[in-house]
Parts: sequence; structure tokens; C-alpha cells
Amino acid sequence: MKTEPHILVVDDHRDIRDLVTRYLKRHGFRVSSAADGTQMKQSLRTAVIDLIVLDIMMPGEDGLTLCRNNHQDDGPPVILLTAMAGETDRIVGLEVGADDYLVKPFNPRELLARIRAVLRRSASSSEANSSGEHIKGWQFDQWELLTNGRILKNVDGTKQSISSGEFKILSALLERANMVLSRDQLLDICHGRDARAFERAIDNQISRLRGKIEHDRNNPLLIQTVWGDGYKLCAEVEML
Amino acid sequence: MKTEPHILVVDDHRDIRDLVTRYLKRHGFRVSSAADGTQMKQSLRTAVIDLIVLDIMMPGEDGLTLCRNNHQDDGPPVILLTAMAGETDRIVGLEVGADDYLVKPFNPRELLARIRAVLRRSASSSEANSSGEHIKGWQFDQWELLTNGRILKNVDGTKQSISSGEFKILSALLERANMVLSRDQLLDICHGRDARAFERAIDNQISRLRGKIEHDRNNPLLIQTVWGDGYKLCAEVEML
DNA sequence: GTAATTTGTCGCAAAATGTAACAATACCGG
DNA sequence: CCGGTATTGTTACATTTTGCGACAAATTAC
Repeated sequence: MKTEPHILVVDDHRDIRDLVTRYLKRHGFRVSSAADGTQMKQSLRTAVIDLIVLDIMMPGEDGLTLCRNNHQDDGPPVILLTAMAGETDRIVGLEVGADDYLVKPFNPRELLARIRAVLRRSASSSEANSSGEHIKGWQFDQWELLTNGRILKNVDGTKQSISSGEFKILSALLERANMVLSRDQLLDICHGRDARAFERAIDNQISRLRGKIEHDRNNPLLIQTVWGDGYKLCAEVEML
Repeated sequence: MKTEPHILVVDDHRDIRDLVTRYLKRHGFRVSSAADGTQMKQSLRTAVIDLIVLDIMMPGEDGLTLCRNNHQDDGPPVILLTAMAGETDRIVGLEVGADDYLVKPFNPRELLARIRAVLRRSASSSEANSSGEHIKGWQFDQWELLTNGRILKNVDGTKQSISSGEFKILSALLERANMVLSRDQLLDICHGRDARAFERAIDNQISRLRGKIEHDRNNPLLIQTVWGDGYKLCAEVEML
């Protein structure tokens, strides 16, 4: 049996709640809404929520705090709504625990796309990639990476072979393009939680990857270092 | 094929309609106009409109309602014209669905700039990239900072590499150009609330940044010190 | 004017990162 | 099973980035 994902919209503005709710329902989701942290927690107790859309600015309990707590409790994934751009590296990732964010005002279609992306990620990480919706690959910068092969195709026709480890790291980065991934996260994704291999192994893989995909190895633009945090793939990524 | 964007001007005052129409046409847009909600809906049915300039005060159907409906239907972006300042925060965003607003009386050049900005935003967000920054970068003084490349491009072609810490500070300042940011705020933005690192660390970053972007290091014009308060980026900043 | 406070920036040390070289391991065809 | 090859982990060292103390310069208070 397959039911539609259940989204919980948390915002203190009634009209925003209603608008988003209607929009998401129109696109096939089940939707509940909550006006504050208390209602949100209640909803989480009484229903199985697959994803939360959470406004960061709310009276009473702060959206950030709610997000953090939810994340500590292994709750559903969260997409944050924030009023201003910038300073977003910290929001997404381990510190706060959001899975993605959107800057207001945003395009509802954009929200929809992000919701689908986050759901796909959390689905493929919880199950052993059981359900069908597979991606064929990614297109970014001048490269195309297909999930089945282990080959990077350049638009100019050249090909670049990569190892399976490099493939894992690259696809992890592509899956979360433009977000910072810590070395820990990358290790988890590529090796599973068990092998607490020396963290610097990641640096090496990154270095090897850069050597293959960057234009100028000494000025990496695609895979960027975020000092003290991790790595981030910077590019417009299109899924195939 | 590339055609010029088609703007729909909706206002019950004929003189304003005509003025705006002429002005926009002179600047290369295709323009239609409507005097009320009925005409507006008709135009939307019969032509592909890229953006609506909509007066909020109109006899008959309210501009706000029209805007809301249009937004629910996934219609084109809207710039609202409003008679009074204040209470404008809630106009922009999901609540009403406007993408920007302008207070009457307004400078036509200002309208032009906003139209271009909104068109640029909606163009980039309609592309189906599942994730990616809203803003591509900023342009200020003689510099251009791309969120992707973490590289400062000078108009003369020179490039200046900056570290990820410097990038965070600079983008925080750009994001709030011409406002004062305290060291505390900058620390929060760059490191998160946890690490209450020595505030003077900011001074250092600022100093290093100045060394890279100011014309005369001993006479910083771009990043100005507000004694006892913090720092302020002083420049006309354009978002890309 | 002087004293107190705040800021600018240099130099250095600590921490983080890049990467080459090498060792360990996995993989693969016989 | 074996030798050869490709891949990956580890170490070591160079380099970059950052934080912090120190002191000079600037600003404000008095």
C-alpha cells in the first residue's frame, strides 16, 4: 500500500498556513498545519508526519529551537522558511538539523521541488532504496554523471573514469548540492556509521576528485572547502 | 527565440496607466494595461504575461484579492503599487503573494529596476534546479562576488581570492548593505551562537578583507567602522 | 588638554587543509 | 591460489586560514 506523504506546515501566520496547505494539497500531499510549537508537537504525536515545513520566525518557541529538538529526537526531515538569505550554511546540516531551507518570499513551485528532493533523500536513506523512483544521474557544470556507469562524461565528449569511492562522494555532494557536508557526514554516507576511518581519508578523496573535475586544480570552484566545516559542491545541478 | 518580457499594468487611473505604459515601452518591454480586475483577468487569458504591476487601491475588486488569487493560480509575479508606506512587510511574500511593492508616488526608474529584479528572480527560480541559492551573487563598487565561486572579480578583470571566513563576513555585510552590523551579529552569522570566540577576531577578518577590497587601505570607504557599534558596508549593492 | 575606551593591524602560533608518497587492501583474470 | 593492478587508507609535510596578544592609532569622555 502506498499513501501520499504527510506534510506538517508550521507557521504563525494563518494566511500563509492556509495558502501553503492548499497548494500542497492541490499537488497531492496530505497536509496538516500548526500555528506554534505546542500544536506542532501535538500533531507529531497524533499523526505520522513525513516532513515539516517550519517558519523560523515565530512567537513563543523559536523555530530554530523546535528544529533542533525535532532533529535530536530523530523526527521527520525539516525544511526551514527564513526571512533573509545568507548565513544559511549553519541552518542546514548538523548544527540546527534542517534538511533544506527557503528564503521568503519564495515561489511555491520551488517549495514543492525541495519537498520532493528531501523526501527522496530520506526515503532512499531509510530503506535500502526499495521504491522505484530512481534517478538516472546528474548534470552539473560541464559534467554528466550517470548512476549506473562509473563514468563522468564531459560535454565536449571526453570521458573521465572515476573509482567507486569517488563516485560515492561525488553523488553524495550532488544529492545535496550547495549545502555544506561535514567530513563526518560524508564518511557516514560513503562507509556507513561503522568504519570510523581516519577523517583525512575524505580529504584525499576530495583531492583526487578535484584533480578530475576541476578546471583549475589550484582554484577549485566546483567542490569548495568551507573552513572548519566541510565541503560543498557549488553548481547548478540538474537531475536526470 | 527570445522575446521581450510582457508586462501588464493594472490601475484605475488612466494617467498613471499611460505614463507607466509609455515609460516601460520606451525601455523595451511589451506592455498591456487594464483598468480593473475584470480587464486584468481577460488580459491574462489572452496573452502570456510575464509580470503584473498592480495598484492596490482600485474600485471594484480589491488589488490585494486579485493578487492573492493570481498567486494561488501560479500566475506571473506581481509588483504592487501602494499609496502608503508602512504595513508593507506582509504584502510581500506568501501572505498576499506579491513579489515586491512600490510606494506612490514612485520614481519610474525605481519601478524599472524592481521589474528587472523580479524578472531575474522568477526566471532563475523557475528553472527546475532542485536546490540552489536564490541569489547568484552581488555587485558593488567595482567588485562582483559570486556565491558559487567564492571569488571576487574586479571590473577590470582582476580576481582576488578570499577565504571562506572572509566570504562569510562579506556576504553577511552585502546581505544587509548600508546597515550597521555589530561584532556579535557577525560572529553569530559566521560561527553560530555557540562559539563565543573573541570578538576581536572579527576585527581581524575585517582588516584582512579591507586589505583585499579597499582602494586605500588607510581610508576604508567600502567597509566603514561605526564607532562603538560595528561595521557597515557602504555601497550601492545590486543582487545578481 | 589628559585619561579611558575602542579600533587597526602586525606577527606569531595553533588549527585545518591540500596533496604527494607510500602502505595496505580489495579486485580480478588466469 | 597467485601475481598484477587498481583503489583506498595513512602518514608526513607544506601551505593556508584563523585566533589572539600586543601595541599604536583613533575616538570619546572628562
